[in-house]
Amino acid sequence: MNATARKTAAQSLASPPGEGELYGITELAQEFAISLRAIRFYEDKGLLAPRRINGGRAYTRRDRVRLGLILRGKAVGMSLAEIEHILSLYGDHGEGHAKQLDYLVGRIDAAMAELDTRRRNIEAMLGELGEVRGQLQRTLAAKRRARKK
Amino acid sequence: MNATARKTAAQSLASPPGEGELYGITELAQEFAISLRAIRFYEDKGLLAPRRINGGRAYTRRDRVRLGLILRGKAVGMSLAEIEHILSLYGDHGEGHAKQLDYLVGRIDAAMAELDTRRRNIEAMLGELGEVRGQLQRTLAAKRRARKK
DNA sequence: CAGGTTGTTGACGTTAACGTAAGCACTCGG
DNA sequence: CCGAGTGCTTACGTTAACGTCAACAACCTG
Repeated sequence: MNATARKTAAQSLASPPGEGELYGITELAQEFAISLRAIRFYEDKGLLAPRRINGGRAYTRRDRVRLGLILRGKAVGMSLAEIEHILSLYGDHGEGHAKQLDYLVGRIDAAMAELDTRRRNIEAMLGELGEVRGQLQRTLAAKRRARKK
Repeated sequence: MNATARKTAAQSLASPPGEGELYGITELAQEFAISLRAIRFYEDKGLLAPRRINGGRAYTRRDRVRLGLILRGKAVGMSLAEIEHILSLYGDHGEGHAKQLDYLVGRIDAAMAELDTRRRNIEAMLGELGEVRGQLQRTLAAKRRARKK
């Protein structure tokens, strides 16, 4: 599959039946500055499930968003397994029963609690680094004063 | 080295000459709920440098603090290499020249900026999860209304 | 002094998250 | 029709961060 194939596929339908733009793998790789291998790897792990067109992978906007979430999750320090859990919360669970929706809300709360813990840790580190910084600046100021300007 | 050895070592000196309490490796392992192997591993990587007493490792309060920082760094999603950088900022750089202190402040600023980015990412995820949660709760409320209570 | 606890040093195994390379298929421009 | 470009699969290599296991030493206790 190549760029032209995708282009014609998208252009041949003035009003596509439900899935707007499609993206190729290299396209996404460049946009997010990661390797093709990484994207395929995420697919292997079940984090992405692009459709196949002519043997090649075709990603929808939704896939693109998911990839963004994956990378943000990584940036936040989550494992792919954790990210998978988070992603599962983004599905089309419009058909679930009340029980299941409650369960989902619970999962989301748990995920949010974990993220909050992480944030607190970061804030603690920021605080401590700020203290070290302040201390350094004080000794620096003292040194400069000692030099009589 | 064992618990008693440490105990006697600490008790034999009413006013120890500069290094208060000492901790054994299992002690720290239990306190932080990690394995002995992990602690030794951090030492291998240069993140910890306990003194040796009778062949066994003896950790000071300072070592204990460093271990805490290591674990918090991990919880925040940092690699051991990154953590090592952060830890190097906590040293006794009271004897550095102004140039070096300036450099250190720069390093700290960089580290803080990175942490801040991470925090922002977390907040973004929290926001999105909150939205999903809200959406779910709305459909849940609708379902309950549909049941006429 | 036998046994248990606590510690030590290797050495090898494992999991996660990819990187790298080989070899083959399709498709397009010339 | 052919080479360049793009993509696919399969398989092996790599790095980080430990876990696990073996074999041994020091020490306290009964």
